[in-house]
Amino acid sequence: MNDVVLLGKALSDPTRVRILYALLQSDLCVCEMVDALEMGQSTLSSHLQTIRQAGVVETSRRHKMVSYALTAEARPLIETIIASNRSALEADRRIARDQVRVQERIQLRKNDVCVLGPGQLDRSEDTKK
Amino acid sequence: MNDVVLLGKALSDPTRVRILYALLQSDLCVCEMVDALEMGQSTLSSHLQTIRQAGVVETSRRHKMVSYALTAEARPLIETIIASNRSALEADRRIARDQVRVQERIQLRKNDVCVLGPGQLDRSEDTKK
DNA sequence: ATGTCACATCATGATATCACGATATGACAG
DNA sequence: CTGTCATATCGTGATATCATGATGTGACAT
Repeated sequence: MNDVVLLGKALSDPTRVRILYALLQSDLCVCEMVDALEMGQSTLSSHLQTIRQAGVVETSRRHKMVSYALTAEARPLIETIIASNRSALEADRRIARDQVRVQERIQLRKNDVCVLGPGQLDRSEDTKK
Repeated sequence: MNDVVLLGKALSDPTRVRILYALLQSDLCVCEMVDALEMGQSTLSSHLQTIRQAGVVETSRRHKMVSYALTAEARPLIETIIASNRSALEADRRIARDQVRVQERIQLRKNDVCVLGPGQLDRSEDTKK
């Protein structure tokens, strides 16, 4: 029961769906997500705790960075749920933008490892244009 | 995006999970759910609107009663999510009790149709004993 | 057309969740 | 053992969600 409710909470906020969609592309450390998803570090961190409590993601430390990844148990279910709404998600401008920025940020890795810390990508001031 | 968030909201509350689990057993009208799940009619109704907005359930009228059913599109996904947590759900005492009471309430139908209105089952005062 | 009854919606107060800035933690470097 | 830096947690005010009782609505019977 509670597991289902926690999974629901993990999915019930647009910011968290963005995070999960990004993690479907690649494992990411917090600083990479801060840059790619353009949200405050504390905001991001608290959402990460929420989806971690749901057992959807797990963490691993590498030097100073903490990397987040979908858990092996949750990944298939998340993929199924996302897949059943793929078209709606791909049509979302915010999601599309996230995808691009995640790729940009991953390009800055050395040997597939994030070494740079936050603040590496342009934080374009307004998305209105 | 928003579809996923709405699905998440549908799953993110224990009361709604109980409702969905009950509807997995059988289509049910509101008065049957009021009796079986032992919750206030207005409380139930507002949760039903929440999961309806998510496209998870749909309604049909029969005489005075409104019957709720999982939609054909959402049912497989809900079954998958529930199935991946079946053991935890079956272990939940509230869910187990709901299952029994749903069956009891369904027994009161005539020709597989609810004809009785709410208040047909004992609303046992405390579950503490 | 009027009353009845199942269901929906509204109003309200209590609680939870959100974003954000400030502060704490903890692993590593020097 | 001290400073630094990535991340976590805390504090706060704004907003959303919850349960509940009161009221509204709409389909049917008479």
